[in-house]
Amino acid sequence: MSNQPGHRDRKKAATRQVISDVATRLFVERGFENVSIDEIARETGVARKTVFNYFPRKEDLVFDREEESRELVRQALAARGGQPPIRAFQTLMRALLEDRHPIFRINQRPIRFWRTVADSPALVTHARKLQGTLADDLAGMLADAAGKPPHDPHARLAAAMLMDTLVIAYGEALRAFREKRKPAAAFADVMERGFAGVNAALAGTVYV
Amino acid sequence: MSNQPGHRDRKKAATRQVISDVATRLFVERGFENVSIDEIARETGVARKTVFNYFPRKEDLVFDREEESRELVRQALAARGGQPPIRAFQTLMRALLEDRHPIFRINQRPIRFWRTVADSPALVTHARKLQGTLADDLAGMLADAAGKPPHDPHARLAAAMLMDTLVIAYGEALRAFREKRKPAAAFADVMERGFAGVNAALAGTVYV
DNA sequence: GCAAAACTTGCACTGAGTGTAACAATTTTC
DNA sequence: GAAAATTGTTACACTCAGTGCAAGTTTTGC
Repeated sequence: MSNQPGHRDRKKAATRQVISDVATRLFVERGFENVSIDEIARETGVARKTVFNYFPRKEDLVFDREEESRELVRQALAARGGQPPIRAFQTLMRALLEDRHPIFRINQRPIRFWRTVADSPALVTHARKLQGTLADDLAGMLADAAGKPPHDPHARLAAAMLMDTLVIAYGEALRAFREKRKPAAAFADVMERGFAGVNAALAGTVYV
Repeated sequence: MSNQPGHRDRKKAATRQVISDVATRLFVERGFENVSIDEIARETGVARKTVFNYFPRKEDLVFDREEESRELVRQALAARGGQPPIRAFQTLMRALLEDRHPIFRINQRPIRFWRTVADSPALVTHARKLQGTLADDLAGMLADAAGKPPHDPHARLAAAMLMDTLVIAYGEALRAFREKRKPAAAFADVMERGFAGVNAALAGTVYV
Protein backbone atom coordinates (compact mmCIF):
# COMPACT_ATOMS: atom_id res chain seq x y z
CA MET A 1 0.00 0.00 0.00
CA SER A 2 3.03 2.28 -0.31
CA ASN A 3 5.88 2.91 -2.76
CA GLN A 4 9.06 4.97 -2.57
CA PRO A 5 7.73 8.24 -1.14
CA GLY A 6 5.52 6.37 1.37
CA HIS A 7 1.87 6.81 2.16
CA ARG A 8 2.58 9.31 4.90
CA ASP A 9 4.67 11.61 2.74
CA ARG A 10 2.10 11.58 -0.02
CA LYS A 11 -0.59 12.58 2.44
CA LYS A 12 1.59 15.34 3.81
CA ALA A 13 2.30 16.73 0.37
CA ALA A 14 -1.40 16.56 -0.47
CA THR A 15 -2.47 18.34 2.71
CA ARG A 16 0.14 21.00 2.19
CA GLN A 17 -1.09 21.53 -1.35
CA VAL A 18 -4.74 21.75 -0.33
CA ILE A 19 -3.98 24.32 2.37
CA SER A 20 -1.90 26.35 -0.05
CA ASP A 21 -4.57 26.21 -2.76
CA VAL A 22 -7.40 27.18 -0.44
CA ALA A 23 -5.34 30.02 0.97
CA THR A 24 -4.32 31.32 -2.44
CA ARG A 25 -7.91 31.25 -3.67
CA LEU A 26 -9.17 33.14 -0.64
CA PHE A 27 -6.34 35.68 -0.82
CA VAL A 28 -6.97 36.40 -4.49
CA GLU A 29 -10.72 36.65 -3.89
CA ARG A 30 -10.71 38.88 -0.87
CA GLY A 31 -7.17 40.14 -0.22
CA PHE A 32 -4.45 38.89 2.09
CA GLU A 33 -5.39 40.93 5.16
CA ASN A 34 -9.08 40.02 4.94
CA VAL A 35 -8.54 36.28 5.34
CA SER A 36 -7.64 34.82 8.73
CA ILE A 37 -5.74 31.62 9.37
CA ASP A 38 -8.79 30.36 11.22
CA GLU A 39 -10.80 30.66 8.05
CA ILE A 40 -8.20 28.88 5.96
CA ALA A 41 -8.09 26.05 8.49
CA ARG A 42 -11.87 25.76 8.62
CA GLU A 43 -12.22 25.82 4.83
CA THR A 44 -9.46 23.23 4.47
CA GLY A 45 -10.97 21.00 7.14
CA VAL A 46 -7.82 20.97 9.24
CA ALA A 47 -6.77 22.35 12.60
CA ARG A 48 -5.47 25.89 12.88
CA LYS A 49 -2.23 24.55 14.32
CA THR A 50 -1.77 22.29 11.30
CA VAL A 51 -1.70 25.31 9.02
CA PHE A 52 1.09 26.71 11.16
CA ASN A 53 2.91 23.39 11.08
CA TYR A 54 3.24 23.63 7.32
CA PHE A 55 3.52 27.40 7.00
CA PRO A 56 5.15 29.04 10.01
CA ARG A 57 4.08 32.52 8.93
CA LYS A 58 1.00 33.65 7.10
CA GLU A 59 3.15 35.08 4.30
CA ASP A 60 4.63 31.65 3.64
CA LEU A 61 1.24 30.62 2.32
CA VAL A 62 1.86 32.97 -0.57
CA PHE A 63 5.56 32.65 -1.25
CA ASP A 64 6.90 29.15 -1.00
CA ARG A 65 9.13 28.69 -4.01
CA GLU A 66 12.24 30.74 -3.32
CA GLU A 67 14.33 27.61 -3.12
CA GLU A 68 13.90 26.87 -6.82
CA SER A 69 15.63 30.01 -8.03
CA ARG A 70 18.36 29.67 -5.45
CA GLU A 71 19.13 26.18 -6.68
CA LEU A 72 19.22 27.29 -10.30
CA VAL A 73 21.86 29.89 -9.52
CA ARG A 74 23.85 27.55 -7.33
CA GLN A 75 24.12 25.03 -10.14
CA ALA A 76 25.05 27.61 -12.76
CA LEU A 77 27.85 28.90 -10.55
CA ALA A 78 29.08 25.41 -9.79
CA ALA A 79 29.30 24.55 -13.49
CA ARG A 80 30.74 27.80 -14.76
CA GLY A 81 34.11 26.50 -15.91
CA GLY A 82 36.73 29.24 -15.98
CA GLN A 83 34.19 32.04 -16.46
CA PRO A 84 34.07 34.83 -13.86
CA PRO A 85 31.02 34.39 -11.57
CA ILE A 86 29.05 37.45 -12.70
CA ARG A 87 29.48 36.45 -16.34
CA ALA A 88 28.15 33.01 -15.52
CA PHE A 89 25.18 34.48 -13.73
CA GLN A 90 24.33 36.79 -16.59
CA THR A 91 24.67 33.99 -19.12
CA LEU A 92 22.27 31.90 -17.07
CA MET A 93 19.68 34.68 -16.89
CA ARG A 94 19.87 35.37 -20.63
CA ALA A 95 19.41 31.65 -21.26
CA LEU A 96 16.38 31.46 -18.94
CA LEU A 97 14.77 34.37 -20.73
CA GLU A 98 15.62 32.94 -24.15
CA ASP A 99 14.23 29.51 -23.22
CA ARG A 100 11.05 30.97 -21.74
CA HIS A 101 11.79 29.32 -18.41
CA PRO A 102 8.72 29.15 -16.13
CA ILE A 103 10.46 31.36 -13.60
CA PHE A 104 10.15 34.31 -15.98
CA ARG A 105 6.85 33.25 -17.52
CA ILE A 106 4.49 36.15 -18.21
CA ASN A 107 0.73 35.59 -18.45
CA GLN A 108 -2.52 36.18 -16.58
CA ARG A 109 -1.48 33.96 -13.70
CA PRO A 110 1.52 35.95 -12.45
CA ILE A 111 -0.35 39.15 -13.24
CA ARG A 112 -3.14 38.21 -10.84
CA PHE A 113 -0.65 36.91 -8.33
CA TRP A 114 1.42 40.08 -8.27
CA ARG A 115 -1.64 42.28 -8.16
CA THR A 116 -2.72 40.45 -5.01
CA VAL A 117 0.75 41.02 -3.60
CA ALA A 118 0.78 44.68 -4.57
CA ASP A 119 -2.59 45.19 -2.85
CA SER A 120 -1.23 44.01 0.49
CA PRO A 121 1.34 46.04 2.42
CA ALA A 122 2.36 42.95 4.37
CA LEU A 123 3.02 41.00 1.17
CA VAL A 124 4.93 43.82 -0.47
CA THR A 125 7.15 43.98 2.58
CA HIS A 126 7.61 40.24 2.55
CA ALA A 127 8.49 40.24 -1.14
CA ARG A 128 11.16 42.82 -0.40
CA LYS A 129 12.47 40.71 2.41
CA LEU A 130 12.73 37.75 0.06
CA GLN A 131 14.54 39.85 -2.51
CA GLY A 132 16.95 40.89 0.21
CA THR A 133 17.73 37.40 1.39
CA LEU A 134 18.09 36.21 -2.19
CA ALA A 135 20.56 39.04 -2.81
CA ASP A 136 22.46 38.05 0.33
CA ASP A 137 22.60 34.43 -0.79
CA LEU A 138 23.73 35.44 -4.25
CA ALA A 139 26.43 37.64 -2.75
CA GLY A 140 27.64 34.71 -0.71
CA MET A 141 27.74 32.47 -3.76
CA LEU A 142 29.57 35.05 -5.87
CA ALA A 143 32.11 35.71 -3.15
CA ASP A 144 32.58 32.01 -2.60
CA ALA A 145 33.08 31.37 -6.31
CA ALA A 146 35.68 34.12 -6.42
CA GLY A 147 37.45 32.91 -3.29
CA LYS A 148 36.58 36.02 -1.30
CA PRO A 149 35.12 36.33 2.22
CA PRO A 150 31.32 36.08 2.33
CA HIS A 151 30.77 39.72 3.25
CA ASP A 152 32.96 41.12 0.45
CA PRO A 153 31.37 44.47 -0.41
CA HIS A 154 31.99 44.06 -4.12
CA ALA A 155 30.06 40.81 -4.14
CA ARG A 156 27.28 42.42 -2.13
CA LEU A 157 27.11 45.36 -4.51
CA ALA A 158 26.99 43.11 -7.55
CA ALA A 159 24.37 40.81 -6.04
CA ALA A 160 22.09 43.65 -4.96
CA MET A 161 22.32 45.33 -8.35
CA LEU A 162 21.65 42.08 -10.16
CA MET A 163 18.60 41.34 -8.05
CA ASP A 164 17.23 44.86 -8.58
CA THR A 165 17.78 44.47 -12.27
CA LEU A 166 15.83 41.23 -12.46
CA VAL A 167 13.01 42.39 -10.22
CA ILE A 168 12.55 45.64 -12.11
CA ALA A 169 12.91 43.92 -15.48
CA TYR A 170 10.26 41.39 -14.48
CA GLY A 171 7.93 44.09 -13.22
CA GLU A 172 8.37 45.98 -16.46
CA ALA A 173 7.65 42.84 -18.47
CA LEU A 174 4.38 42.41 -16.55
CA ARG A 175 3.48 46.01 -17.31
CA ALA A 176 4.39 45.54 -20.97
CA PHE A 177 2.10 42.52 -21.09
CA ARG A 178 -0.81 44.49 -19.65
CA GLU A 179 -0.19 47.28 -22.15
CA LYS A 180 0.04 44.84 -25.06
CA ARG A 181 3.70 45.52 -25.69
CA LYS A 182 6.29 42.75 -26.06
CA PRO A 183 7.16 41.52 -22.53
CA ALA A 184 10.40 39.81 -23.55
CA ALA A 185 11.71 42.94 -25.22
CA ALA A 186 10.85 45.08 -22.21
CA PHE A 187 12.51 42.55 -19.94
CA ALA A 188 15.65 42.40 -22.07
CA ASP A 189 15.98 46.18 -22.26
CA VAL A 190 16.09 46.63 -18.49
CA MET A 191 18.15 43.50 -18.00
CA GLU A 192 20.86 44.51 -20.44
CA ARG A 193 21.11 47.99 -18.97
CA GLY A 194 21.37 46.53 -15.50
CA PHE A 195 23.99 44.01 -16.52
CA ALA A 196 26.05 46.71 -18.24
CA GLY A 197 25.85 48.72 -15.04
CA VAL A 198 26.98 45.83 -12.87
CA ASN A 199 29.86 45.07 -15.20
CA ALA A 200 30.97 48.69 -15.06
CA ALA A 201 30.66 48.82 -11.28
CA LEU A 202 32.74 45.69 -10.84
CA ALA A 203 35.29 46.47 -13.55
CA GLY A 204 38.78 45.34 -12.61
CA THR A 205 37.65 42.91 -9.91
CA VAL A 206 37.76 39.13 -10.01
CA TYR A 207 34.03 38.97 -10.40
CA VAL A 208 33.65 40.08 -13.97
CA MET B 1 2.23 80.70 29.43
CA SER B 2 3.07 79.71 25.84
CA ASN B 3 5.37 80.81 23.04
CA GLN B 4 5.51 79.93 19.36
CA PRO B 5 5.43 76.10 19.52
CA GLY B 6 2.81 76.15 22.31
CA HIS B 7 2.76 74.39 25.64
CA ARG B 8 0.88 71.42 24.21
CA ASP B 9 3.29 70.80 21.38
CA ARG B 10 6.27 70.98 23.67
CA LYS B 11 4.69 68.42 25.97
CA LYS B 12 3.92 66.17 23.04
CA ALA B 13 7.46 66.39 21.75
CA ALA B 14 8.77 65.66 25.22
CA THR B 15 6.52 62.64 25.73
CA ARG B 16 7.42 61.30 22.34
CA GLN B 17 11.09 61.67 23.13
CA VAL B 18 10.80 59.95 26.51
CA ILE B 19 8.97 57.00 25.00
CA SER B 20 11.50 56.72 22.22
CA ASP B 21 14.42 56.94 24.64
CA VAL B 22 13.05 54.36 27.04
CA ALA B 23 12.28 52.02 24.16
CA THR B 24 15.70 52.42 22.59
CA ARG B 25 17.41 51.76 25.89
CA LEU B 26 15.39 48.61 26.53
CA PHE B 27 15.88 47.37 22.97
CA VAL B 28 19.64 47.84 23.11
CA GLU B 29 19.79 46.18 26.54
CA ARG B 30 17.65 43.15 25.85
CA GLY B 31 16.86 42.97 22.14
CA PHE B 32 13.85 44.14 20.17
CA GLU B 33 11.78 40.96 20.43
CA ASN B 34 12.29 40.65 24.19
CA VAL B 35 10.68 43.96 25.05
CA SER B 36 6.90 44.35 24.91
CA ILE B 37 4.97 47.55 24.31
CA ASP B 38 3.36 47.03 27.71
CA GLU B 39 6.75 47.22 29.31
CA ILE B 40 7.73 50.37 27.45
CA ALA B 41 4.47 52.00 28.49
CA ARG B 42 4.88 50.99 32.11
CA GLU B 43 8.49 52.14 32.24
CA THR B 44 7.56 55.44 30.60
CA GLY B 45 4.60 56.00 32.94
CA VAL B 46 2.13 56.30 30.13
CA ALA B 47 -0.77 54.24 28.80
CA ARG B 48 -0.14 51.46 26.31
CA LYS B 49 -2.47 53.17 23.88
CA THR B 50 -0.43 56.36 24.08
CA VAL B 51 2.65 54.54 22.85
CA PHE B 52 0.63 53.45 19.84
CA ASN B 53 -0.64 56.98 19.34
CA TYR B 54 2.89 58.18 18.76
CA PHE B 55 4.33 55.08 17.13
CA PRO B 56 1.76 53.10 15.15
CA ARG B 57 4.04 50.08 14.85
CA LYS B 58 6.62 48.73 17.21
CA GLU B 59 9.31 49.15 14.58
CA ASP B 60 8.61 52.89 14.40
CA LEU B 61 10.08 53.17 17.87
CA VAL B 62 13.43 52.33 16.30
CA PHE B 63 13.33 54.04 12.93
CA ASP B 64 11.76 57.46 12.96
CA ARG B 65 14.04 59.63 10.88
CA GLU B 66 13.52 58.60 7.28
CA GLU B 67 11.96 61.96 6.47
CA GLU B 68 15.27 63.79 6.93
CA SER B 69 17.07 62.02 4.13
CA ARG B 70 14.09 62.25 1.84
CA GLU B 71 13.99 66.00 2.32
CA LEU B 72 17.70 66.35 1.66
CA VAL B 73 17.34 64.64 -1.70
CA ARG B 74 14.22 66.53 -2.62
CA GLN B 75 15.98 69.84 -2.10
CA ALA B 76 19.08 68.81 -4.03
CA LEU B 77 16.95 67.77 -6.99
CA ALA B 78 14.92 70.97 -6.84
CA ALA B 79 18.06 73.11 -6.92
CA ARG B 80 20.01 71.15 -9.49
CA GLY B 81 20.10 73.79 -12.23
CA GLY B 82 20.58 72.26 -15.65
CA GLN B 83 22.33 69.14 -14.32
CA PRO B 84 20.82 65.73 -15.08
CA PRO B 85 19.10 64.33 -11.96
CA ILE B 86 21.44 61.43 -11.29
CA ARG B 87 24.45 63.71 -11.51
CA ALA B 88 22.83 66.04 -9.00
CA PHE B 89 22.14 63.15 -6.65
CA GLN B 90 25.69 61.88 -6.86
CA THR B 91 27.10 65.35 -6.31
CA LEU B 92 24.94 65.69 -3.20
CA MET B 93 26.12 62.37 -1.77
CA ARG B 94 29.78 63.16 -2.40
CA ALA B 95 29.28 66.49 -0.66
CA LEU B 96 27.58 64.89 2.35
CA LEU B 97 30.45 62.44 2.71
CA GLU B 98 33.05 65.18 2.25
CA ASP B 99 31.33 67.44 4.82
CA ARG B 100 30.96 64.60 7.33
CA HIS B 101 27.21 65.10 7.42
CA PRO B 102 25.56 63.46 10.46
CA ILE B 103 23.60 61.17 8.17
CA PHE B 104 26.80 59.32 7.28
CA ARG B 105 28.48 59.75 10.66
CA ILE B 106 30.45 56.71 11.79
CA ASN B 107 31.14 56.06 15.49
CA GLN B 108 30.13 53.85 18.40
CA ARG B 109 26.55 55.09 18.38
CA PRO B 110 25.50 53.86 14.93
CA ILE B 111 27.57 50.74 15.49
CA ARG B 112 25.52 49.80 18.55
CA PHE B 113 22.33 50.85 16.82
CA TRP B 114 22.92 48.70 13.76
CA ARG B 115 24.03 45.75 15.83
CA THR B 116 20.70 45.88 17.65
CA VAL B 117 18.98 45.99 14.28
CA ALA B 118 21.03 43.14 12.88
CA ASP B 119 20.17 41.00 15.91
CA SER B 120 16.45 41.28 15.25
CA PRO B 121 14.85 39.64 12.21
CA ALA B 122 11.89 41.97 12.47
CA LEU B 123 14.13 45.04 12.41
CA VAL B 124 16.22 43.76 9.53
CA THR B 125 13.05 43.25 7.55
CA HIS B 126 11.82 46.69 8.47
CA ALA B 127 15.11 48.29 7.47
CA ARG B 128 14.78 46.61 4.09
CA LYS B 129 11.26 47.88 3.76
CA LEU B 130 12.47 51.40 4.48
CA GLN B 131 15.22 51.06 1.90
CA GLY B 132 12.58 49.93 -0.57
CA THR B 133 10.25 52.84 0.00
CA LEU B 134 13.15 55.27 -0.08
CA ALA B 135 14.20 53.79 -3.43
CA ASP B 136 10.63 54.15 -4.69
CA ASP B 137 10.50 57.76 -3.58
CA LEU B 138 13.85 58.48 -5.18
CA ALA B 139 12.68 56.85 -8.40
CA GLY B 140 9.63 59.09 -8.37
CA MET B 141 11.77 62.19 -7.82
CA LEU B 142 14.23 61.25 -10.55
CA ALA B 143 11.45 60.50 -13.02
CA ASP B 144 9.70 63.70 -12.10
CA ALA B 145 12.86 65.75 -12.52
CA ALA B 146 13.39 64.20 -15.95
CA GLY B 147 9.77 64.70 -17.02
CA LYS B 148 9.06 60.97 -17.20
CA PRO B 149 6.12 58.99 -15.76
CA PRO B 150 6.59 57.95 -12.12
CA HIS B 151 6.99 54.25 -12.90
CA ASP B 152 9.66 54.72 -15.56
CA PRO B 153 11.81 51.58 -15.33
CA HIS B 154 15.03 53.47 -15.95
CA ALA B 155 14.35 55.72 -12.98
CA ARG B 156 13.48 52.71 -10.86
CA LEU B 157 16.65 50.93 -11.88
CA ALA B 158 18.80 53.95 -11.13
CA ALA B 159 17.13 54.59 -7.78
CA ALA B 160 17.39 50.99 -6.63
CA MET B 161 21.05 50.80 -7.60
CA LEU B 162 21.83 54.09 -5.92
CA MET B 163 20.15 53.01 -2.69
CA ASP B 164 22.00 49.69 -2.71
CA THR B 165 25.22 51.51 -3.27
CA LEU B 166 24.72 53.82 -0.31
CA VAL B 167 23.48 51.10 2.03
CA ILE B 168 26.36 48.78 1.18
CA ALA B 169 28.89 51.60 1.30
CA TYR B 170 27.62 52.62 4.73
CA GLY B 171 27.71 49.06 5.99
CA GLU B 172 31.24 48.69 4.74
CA ALA B 173 32.23 51.95 6.43
CA LEU B 174 30.88 50.59 9.73
CA ARG B 175 32.88 47.42 9.23
CA ALA B 176 36.00 49.42 8.37
CA PHE B 177 35.55 51.39 11.59
CA ARG B 178 35.32 48.21 13.65
CA GLU B 179 38.44 46.87 11.96
CA LYS B 180 40.34 50.11 12.46
CA ARG B 181 40.52 50.91 8.77
CA LYS B 182 39.53 54.29 7.33
CA PRO B 183 35.71 54.39 7.16
CA ALA B 184 35.54 57.30 4.70
CA ALA B 185 37.87 55.56 2.27
CA ALA B 186 35.88 52.32 2.47
CA PHE B 187 32.68 54.26 1.93
CA ALA B 188 34.08 56.17 -1.05
CA ASP B 189 35.39 53.03 -2.72
CA VAL B 190 31.99 51.31 -2.78
CA MET B 191 30.19 54.54 -3.56
CA GLU B 192 32.32 55.39 -6.59
CA ARG B 193 32.00 51.88 -7.97
CA GLY B 194 28.26 52.01 -7.51
CA PHE B 195 27.97 55.41 -9.11
CA ALA B 196 30.06 54.32 -12.08
CA GLY B 197 27.75 51.34 -12.46
CA VAL B 198 24.61 53.46 -12.36
CA ASN B 199 26.05 55.88 -14.89
CA ALA B 200 26.88 53.01 -17.23
CA ALA B 201 23.45 51.44 -16.79
CA LEU B 202 21.67 54.69 -17.57
CA ALA B 203 24.02 55.80 -20.38
CA GLY B 204 22.17 57.54 -23.16
CA THR B 205 19.08 58.37 -21.10
CA VAL B 206 17.96 61.76 -19.86
CA TYR B 207 18.91 60.83 -16.33
CA VAL B 208 22.66 61.02 -16.57
C1' DG C 1 -13.89 81.65 32.78
C1' DC C 2 -16.05 78.73 29.10
C1' DA C 3 -16.66 75.98 25.20
C1' DA C 4 -14.34 73.56 21.59
C1' DA C 5 -10.48 70.94 20.19
C1' DA C 6 -6.96 67.78 21.04
C1' DC C 7 -4.71 64.35 23.85
C1' DT C 8 -4.81 60.42 27.18
C1' DT C 9 -6.69 56.52 29.03
C1' DG C 10 -9.20 52.13 29.94
C1' DC C 11 -11.53 48.46 27.97
C1' DA C 12 -12.79 45.07 25.04
C1' DC C 13 -11.69 42.92 20.95
C1' DT C 14 -9.28 40.49 16.70
C1' DG C 15 -5.76 37.86 14.87
C1' DA C 16 -0.88 35.98 14.46
C1' DG C 17 2.09 32.99 16.44
C1' DT C 18 3.99 29.60 20.29
C1' DG C 19 4.25 25.71 23.66
C1' DT C 20 2.51 21.56 25.36
C1' DA C 21 0.49 17.40 25.97
C1' DA C 22 -2.89 14.09 24.50
C1' DC C 23 -4.30 11.49 20.64
C1' DA C 24 -4.32 9.21 16.02
C1' DA C 25 -2.17 7.42 12.07
C1' DT C 26 1.85 5.43 9.93
C1' DT C 27 6.08 2.91 9.81
C1' DT C 28 9.26 -0.35 11.75
C1' DT C 29 10.52 -4.46 14.09
C1' DC C 30 10.20 -9.04 15.28
C1' DG D 1 0.39 -9.50 11.56
C1' DA D 2 0.51 -7.47 16.16
C1' DA D 3 3.38 -4.50 19.34
C1' DA D 4 6.38 -0.72 19.69
C1' DA D 5 8.33 3.41 18.12
C1' DT D 6 7.90 7.39 15.19
C1' DT D 7 5.60 11.17 13.35
C1' DG D 8 1.70 14.08 12.38
C1' DT D 9 -2.74 16.20 14.09
C1' DT D 10 -5.45 18.34 17.29
C1' DA D 11 -7.30 20.98 21.32
C1' DC D 12 -6.17 24.23 24.64
C1' DA D 13 -4.24 27.87 26.85
C1' DC D 14 -1.30 31.57 26.38
C1' DT D 15 1.44 36.08 24.79
C1' DC D 16 1.67 40.04 22.27
C1' DA D 17 0.78 43.53 18.46
C1' DG D 18 -2.53 46.36 16.86
C1' DT D 19 -7.53 48.58 16.47
C1' DG D 20 -11.92 50.91 17.75
C1' DC D 21 -14.50 53.35 20.83
C1' DA D 22 -16.16 56.13 24.43
C1' DA D 23 -15.27 58.56 28.58
C1' DG D 24 -12.23 61.56 31.00
C1' DT D 25 -8.45 65.40 31.03
C1' DT D 26 -5.77 69.02 29.48
C1' DT D 27 -4.90 72.82 26.49
C1' DT D 28 -6.33 76.51 23.73
C1' DG D 29 -8.93 80.35 21.64
C1' DC D 30 -12.04 83.61 22.70
